[in-house]
Amino acid sequence: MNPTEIYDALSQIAEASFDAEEFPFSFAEATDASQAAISKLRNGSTNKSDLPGGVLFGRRFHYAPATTGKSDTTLEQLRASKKTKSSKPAILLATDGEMIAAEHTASGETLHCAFKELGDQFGFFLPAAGKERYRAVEENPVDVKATGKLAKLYDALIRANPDWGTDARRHEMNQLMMRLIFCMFAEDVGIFPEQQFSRLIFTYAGDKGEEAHKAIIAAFRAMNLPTHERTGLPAWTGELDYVNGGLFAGTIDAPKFDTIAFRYLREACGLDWGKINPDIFGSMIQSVADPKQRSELGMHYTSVPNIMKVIGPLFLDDLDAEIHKGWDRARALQQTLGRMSHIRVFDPACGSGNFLVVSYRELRARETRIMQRLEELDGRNAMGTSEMFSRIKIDHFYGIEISDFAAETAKLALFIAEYQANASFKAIFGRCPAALPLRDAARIHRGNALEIEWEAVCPPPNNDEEIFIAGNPPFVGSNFQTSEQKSDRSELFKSDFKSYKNLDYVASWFYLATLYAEAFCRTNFAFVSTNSITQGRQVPSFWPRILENQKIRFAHTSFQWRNNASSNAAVICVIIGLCPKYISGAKLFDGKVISDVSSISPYLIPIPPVYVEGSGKSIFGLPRMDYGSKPADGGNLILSTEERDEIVQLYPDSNRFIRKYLGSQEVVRGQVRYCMWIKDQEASDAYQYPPFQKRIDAVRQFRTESSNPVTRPTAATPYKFWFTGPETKTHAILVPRVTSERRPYLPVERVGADVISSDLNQVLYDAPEWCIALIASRLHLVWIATVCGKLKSDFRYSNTLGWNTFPVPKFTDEQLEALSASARRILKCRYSHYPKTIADLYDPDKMPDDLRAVHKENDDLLESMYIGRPFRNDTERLETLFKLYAAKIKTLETASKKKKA
DNA sequence: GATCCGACAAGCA
DNA sequence: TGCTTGTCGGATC
Repeated sequence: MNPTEIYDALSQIAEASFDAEEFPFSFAEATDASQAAISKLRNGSTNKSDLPGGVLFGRRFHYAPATTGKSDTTLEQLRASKKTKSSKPAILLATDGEMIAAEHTASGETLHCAFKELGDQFGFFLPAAGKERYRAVEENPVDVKATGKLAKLYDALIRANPDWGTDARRHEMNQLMMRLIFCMFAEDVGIFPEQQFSRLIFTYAGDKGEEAHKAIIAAFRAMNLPTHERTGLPAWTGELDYVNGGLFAGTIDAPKFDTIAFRYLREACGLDWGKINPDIFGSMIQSVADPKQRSELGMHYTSVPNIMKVIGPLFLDDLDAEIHKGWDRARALQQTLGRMSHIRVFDPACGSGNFLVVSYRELRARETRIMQRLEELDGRNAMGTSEMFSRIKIDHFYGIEISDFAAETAKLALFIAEYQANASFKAIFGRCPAALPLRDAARIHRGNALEIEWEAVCPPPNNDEEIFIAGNPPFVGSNFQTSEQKSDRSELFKSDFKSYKNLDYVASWFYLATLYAEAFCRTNFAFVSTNSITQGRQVPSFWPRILENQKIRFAHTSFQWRNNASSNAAVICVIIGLCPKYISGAKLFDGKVISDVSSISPYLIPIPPVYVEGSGKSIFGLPRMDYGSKPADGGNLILSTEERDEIVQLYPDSNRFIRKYLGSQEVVRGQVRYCMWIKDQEASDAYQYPPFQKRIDAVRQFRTESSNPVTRPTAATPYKFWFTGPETKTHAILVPRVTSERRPYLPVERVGADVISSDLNQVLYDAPEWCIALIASRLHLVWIATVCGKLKSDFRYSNTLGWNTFPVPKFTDEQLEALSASARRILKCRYSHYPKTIADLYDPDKMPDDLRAVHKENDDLLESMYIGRPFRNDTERLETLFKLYAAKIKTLETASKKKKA
């Protein structure tokens, strides 16, 4: 059962009248217990409760009925129960039918709510169904807009010094900004003494900033030199620390500050950089320094909660478990410290280093915790802990980044992370190596991750080492890639993947990581990705090769991309983590819920991998479903009602070339458009009408100018659609190709032969009515939602992937007749609500009861034809469908082998 | 010849 | 200015 189903089941219990004896069993059923387990519980053989009327169901829950108003007291009894202590149920639950008192035993968290809210509180009860709850790390409210101040400084400097805006000096300009930001950050977080940098600069910059550039140059030069080598620099620079680390190496120059730029510099220094979240520090600088990215302002940086969703299950959670287990044993903790010092993290699309910074910070935090514990366990000087300092080095962090500036920023961000970690170490242990000068640096390599050998950047692990590859590589849909991106991939994918050109750009990172993990053991990896690689045609083309030696160890199902940037990228993401195949178990994160499952399929559902491949015709013998007629006309063959009326009024005869035209929006919202529909032999007749002539000429021009080599030849027949489906004889059944995910059933409509359906619908021409009963079923929606692609998260209907693969049993004639009758009932019920449209009728909040009822009837009828009864839930629906599909594929394969033999 | 897709795009409040 | 919802035609097999 999935959480929605648990929610539904609990809501039903909450609405029904309360029966203290029956409640624990319906609660067990609602939280996914099998019928067999419930009947054993009911006859007492597995009920271990030691409380009157109580039911203790294994590790799931311990329930006891309460007298009116005494739920809380009963909960205390449950807590005190010996059987609770020995059986360790996940949930304690007491209720008098009015109020609920419950406790989550692992965390000690309690819940007190009205009985009626049982359904709404389903999240609390998920542990009773064997599902953990997932809590996302809350994101610090970071003011990305502070970047605006830096941007203004940047712009003002360019305005005052136009030559600094040229390509030749852009790198210097960027460097200047980065160094300034480093200094402002450093003085606010205590790397430099209190306000040291800005105090000196503003003292020696002159009243209006006329000397600011000189002061900055002097300060930067000083920071690049050990104190005793600073000859020829103003005496005041002696106060500044030697920073090194490459940050102040190379040419040092600064543009002149006019009064405006100087004011912005003051404002920027005035910001409290200590409050800026260093995790996204890099992304901020990047968006300031790169005017091209200004409009996106950090649109694609990964938020800390999302980074945690990747690196948590990838390695931090394991470490936490290990630390927890060894908490009382110094030896075990020492071992964990050793393990951590051999962990290396590699982000092959590191941008400004967010993943590396957060990974570093989290590792350091755990290390500190362990060392504190070691001191507690063994006293201050035992086991040499007083000598100990961090063994997690920033040169264990590797990255590849294509932009030079971002790569530099990543190094800087890691320096800062190191400073901060050392500072908090010092606060706890009172010791710390000297902060300055900077020593080792992160291994950030500038270049194209798809061209560089990864093992040259991040060398293969030796015996003690573990490598974790993580990141958020760029997503580019196959149709949106540049020719360079395409060629990056062709070399890579040619041999191992069929139809590799349909894969998203992000697939390349998964593949290279797979190759790395196959070559070197002790390598696990996880990436944020667009959800499209887990859907539709990409699944059968991409995943079979990836999963040859790896398995999906954890996955977060689709979630909307979000970060603190002012405008967010519109994309739905998933996170997928892989490990070698021999490791057992997997974790599936779905919204707030974690489930431990035995395997995760590339569709990110908890079943073993089955790949649904598109098919040219139905493998279960369903009628042929076609693609609608596609204009590709620049809009010129399509007429609104007004345009049509106007033409017909002027030229009544021309009406014979005009047909009704329905796309998916027209079907769903009950609208009408019209189109020109001209057969080859009528082309010259139609061309006589001036409005048609104008439009046909426009189509010719549009197609001639198309970048698509397939479209250009169709400029020769500009009077007709780019692609036309077969002629309709009696009627057509239309299925919109894209439809809102909110609707409980897929929209499907029956229209007469006079209608032309656009390519935005799939069409069954002159097909039997029972097809409507199939398409309008819950069963079909569940299949389509799983195996077809999506537009973001909305359903996308495909004939090859969805209809032609949809598993059906062999129907008898009587069954088909019953389904046809059911289809007619649905249509009739819809018509009774005229003029309500499909969009109105299938709005989940407004769906009329009678329509719901006929759909339920249709579902029950169809599902009984599969298993002799309705399915219990969507999980069961999918399991059955995938089994039928897999079995069919197997028989087809055997048959074709036999044929060959 | 026939699709499947979109770090979206457009339309409404 | 957020939220909902599916156009349109290129690129690919």
